[in-house]
Amino acid sequence: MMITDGFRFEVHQRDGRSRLATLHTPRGPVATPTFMPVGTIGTVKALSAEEVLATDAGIVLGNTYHLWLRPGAEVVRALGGLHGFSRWPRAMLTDSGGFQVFSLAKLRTLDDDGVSFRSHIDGAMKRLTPEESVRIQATLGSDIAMVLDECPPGDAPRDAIERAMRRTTAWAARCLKTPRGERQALFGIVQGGVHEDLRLRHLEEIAAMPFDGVALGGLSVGEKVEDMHRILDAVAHRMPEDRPRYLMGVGTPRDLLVGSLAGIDMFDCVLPTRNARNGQALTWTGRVNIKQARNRLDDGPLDPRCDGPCCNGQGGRYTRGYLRHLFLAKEILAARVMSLHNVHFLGSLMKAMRGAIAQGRAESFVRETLRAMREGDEVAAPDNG
RNA sequence: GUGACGAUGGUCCAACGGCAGGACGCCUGGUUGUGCCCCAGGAAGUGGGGGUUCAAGUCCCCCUCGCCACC
Repeated sequence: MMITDGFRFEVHQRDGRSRLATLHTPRGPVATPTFMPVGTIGTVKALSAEEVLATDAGIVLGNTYHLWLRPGAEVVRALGGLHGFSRWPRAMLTDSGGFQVFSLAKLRTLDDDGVSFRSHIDGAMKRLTPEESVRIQATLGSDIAMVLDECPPGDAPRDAIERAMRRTTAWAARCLKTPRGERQALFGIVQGGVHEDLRLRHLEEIAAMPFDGVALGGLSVGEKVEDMHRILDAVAHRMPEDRPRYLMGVGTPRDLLVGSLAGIDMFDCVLPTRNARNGQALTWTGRVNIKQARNRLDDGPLDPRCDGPCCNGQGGRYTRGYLRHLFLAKEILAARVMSLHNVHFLGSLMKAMRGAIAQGRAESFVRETLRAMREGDEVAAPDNG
């Protein structure tokens, strides 16, 4: 079920709390659980749209805040909307700017009506409200818009989190009342920090509203990973069954698996692209720091188990020794190959997770994969399915 | 040959006669709704020999090497 025309969420199979589903969008189906690469300003950094397509990504994320400031939503619309602008033919989700309200804390003043802040680009004063965020996202032309929310930091006191919840609920209602694009879905966002009671209370409020999907926000914002897993274990399976569940800003291979096991359908994170640019590759046997001296003469691929174009391409693999050389020499190709690998890897990881759910062995797949990655195996086991 | 100047981690440079620092490079980590091509930590040094001094990278002498100028 989904509310907006052109969208449909179809759960095919369940295994414990995890779900194998299809998110049908006006721009094609997306198999879930899925990972959405982040393309903040209209590009998944370092990669062409063709390359991202080849990683099997069904949906990518763009950012309202950044595109609004530069080049401006009207420019994007004039150049074909976000899809034509960036030459991305598949589904696209836009973040609302809520996270930037949090990450730009030093430059902002927040009130019940909205947020005022200085542009990080030219210092100009700007104002963002729930209505304005929806209008901008409508102009950008994304397939899925997010409500403007208040996202407190991981160490915020309980009363600050409760205030953020009240504000996020009020803003959610205002977003729903604001006209958006034709066939543009809108997702609500649940706050509540690492407090289970607050999470459940806010989930109830947001789930009661006619959103096409529900997201968990305010996680992966500095809290302990165990706290995030605890909240996932307590909250994810209580999110609406018939709508997509989106865990914002996550994450590591381990968090994607743990989240999928807890019942999450969608993830996004800068980690594969950012870490790639900083020399870290994600592999089936754990993280690889390509900068390490041990890779100097290594003629093996980043990941022997990977079937991607970097490890097993037509022209042969990129060796670790070559990638280390490119990285240390600050060659652009290092960032490109590492990014392509990491995005492809997370795509493969989610594909394998979907396969495991289909076979009813999600939990053992996660346990074995985490062990091979040496990422720990304290999987949040479902207590009642 | 004569004279001037110089010699400090791998490299390029700092340091009043008073705890030898920095940049780059190197090594090791980190990065979770992108203000991140970034951040943190670490290893590594006074050309050689004598002298003055409580104390010398620093002042004096000799050697070696470099560099410049002039025969």
